[in-house]
Amino acid sequence: MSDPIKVLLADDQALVRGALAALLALESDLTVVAEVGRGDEVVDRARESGADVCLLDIEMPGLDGIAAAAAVREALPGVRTLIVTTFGRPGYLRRALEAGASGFVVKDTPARQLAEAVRRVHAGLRVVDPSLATESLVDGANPLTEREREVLRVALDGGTVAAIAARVHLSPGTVRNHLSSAIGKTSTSTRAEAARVARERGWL
Amino acid sequence: MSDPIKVLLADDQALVRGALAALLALESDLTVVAEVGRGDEVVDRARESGADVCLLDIEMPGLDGIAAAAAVREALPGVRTLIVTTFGRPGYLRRALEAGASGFVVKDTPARQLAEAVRRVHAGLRVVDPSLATESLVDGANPLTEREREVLRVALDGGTVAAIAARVHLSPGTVRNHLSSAIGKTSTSTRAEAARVARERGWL
DNA sequence: TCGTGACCGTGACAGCTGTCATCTCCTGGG
DNA sequence: CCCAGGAGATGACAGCTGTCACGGTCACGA
Repeated sequence: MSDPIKVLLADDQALVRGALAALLALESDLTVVAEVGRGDEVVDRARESGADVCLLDIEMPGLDGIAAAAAVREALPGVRTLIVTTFGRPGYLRRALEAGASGFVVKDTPARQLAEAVRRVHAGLRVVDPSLATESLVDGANPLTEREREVLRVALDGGTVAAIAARVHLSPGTVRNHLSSAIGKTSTSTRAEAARVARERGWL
Repeated sequence: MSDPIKVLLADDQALVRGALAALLALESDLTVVAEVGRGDEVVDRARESGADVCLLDIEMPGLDGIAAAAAVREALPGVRTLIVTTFGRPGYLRRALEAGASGFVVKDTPARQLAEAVRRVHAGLRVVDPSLATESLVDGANPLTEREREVLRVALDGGTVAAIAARVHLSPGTVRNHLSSAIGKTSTSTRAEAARVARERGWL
C-alpha cells in the first residue's frame, strides 16, 4: 500500500474542523496534516505540511475558500483543492471551478462520501455534486457586471442609496442606475430583493 | 465505570452530523445512539433511542433547534438538550434557555470541549458559552412586539410594503407603522437595515 | 374604574427610490 | 476606422417609503 493522502482542513468553525478531522481519521489511507481557520493561512500551511489535498470551506475570514483555491493553484500547482461548503449556490460552483478547484461538495452529502471524494480528487479526477451540476447549467452565467455586483454587495446591509454611494465612491445617481439594472436582471422590484436573489445564486 | 452517555445528534447537514458523530465516538464514555436531520424528528427518535442528551443545531427544517428543545422539555422531561449552533446571537441564547435547553455552545469552540460540555449537561449542570453570556446581558431583552417581528421576518425577503401587507394580512399603512417603529427600535433608517439588525441579534 | 400599551387603521407630507432619456469617456473587437 | 458595451454622471418624474398625528378597539394591571 502506498503512502497515505495528506489532507489540509480549512474551516472557520473549530468544532466542524475538529469533527471533520475525526471523520477522516477513520480512513486508514488518509491523514490530516494541517488545520486552519482562515483562508489566508492555507497556502503557507499547505506548503509546510506537504499536503496533497486541501479541503476548503467557502465562508472564511481573511480569504474565502474560492480565492484560497486560486491562491493554491498559483503557488502550489501540484496540490489539489476540494471545496466543501454549506451553500449549494450554482454561481459558487462555477466560480470554484474557474478558480482551479478539483471538486465541489455540499455539506449535506453523506459523511462516508467525503473520504471517497478526497481519494478521487487526489487521483486527479473531478468531483462535482451532481444535483448542483445540472442546476448550474439551468441558471446560466452570472449576468451582473463588476460594478453591479459591488453595489449589490453593499446594498445587502440595507442602507440608503446615499450611504451606498458613499461606501463605493460613486454618485447617488450612478448607484441608482446600477441598482435599477440589477433589479431588471434579477427580475425583482426592489434593491433589497435583488441583493437577496443575487446572493442566493452566488452572483456576489 | 458506569454506562456510557447516550447522545442524539440533530443537524441538517449530513456531513457535519457524521463528523460530529466521529468526534464523539473518540470518547469512551459517550455513544451516539441516533442522528436526525430535521427538528420535528427529534422527540420521536430521542424516545426510541433512550437518549440522555440531545445535541441540537438551530437551523433545521421542520422545527428549529430551540423549538425542538422546548418539545423535548415537554415530552421527555428527563432528557437534557444542548444547543450547538453556528451563530452566537445573543437573542438565541436567551430564547434557548427559556425553551429549557441546558446548554448553549457555538460551533467555533474547540472540538475537544464538546465532549466535556455533553458530560456537564448530562450531570445536570448548565453550560453556556462565556463570551455570549456577557454579550447577552449587554444587549438586553428583545424590544420588538410580536407584530413587529412578524412584519420584519417577511421584510427580510425584500419585497415592497404592499407585498408584505398581503403576506401578513394587514393594511399597507399598518405595515408601515410597524416597520417605522421597528426602525426606531433598531436605530436604523430603512426596513432592510432594521430586518438585518434584528436578525443578527436573534430578535426574529 | 382608569390608565397603559399593543394593535389596527387612515390621511397627509417630505423625502427617497426606481425608471428613463441623454450625455461623456474609455476599451476591445470586427 | 467604427461600433458595442461598460462605466460614470445628470435631470426629470411617478411612485413608494418613513414619519407623524390621530382615532379606535382590546386586554391587563393598578
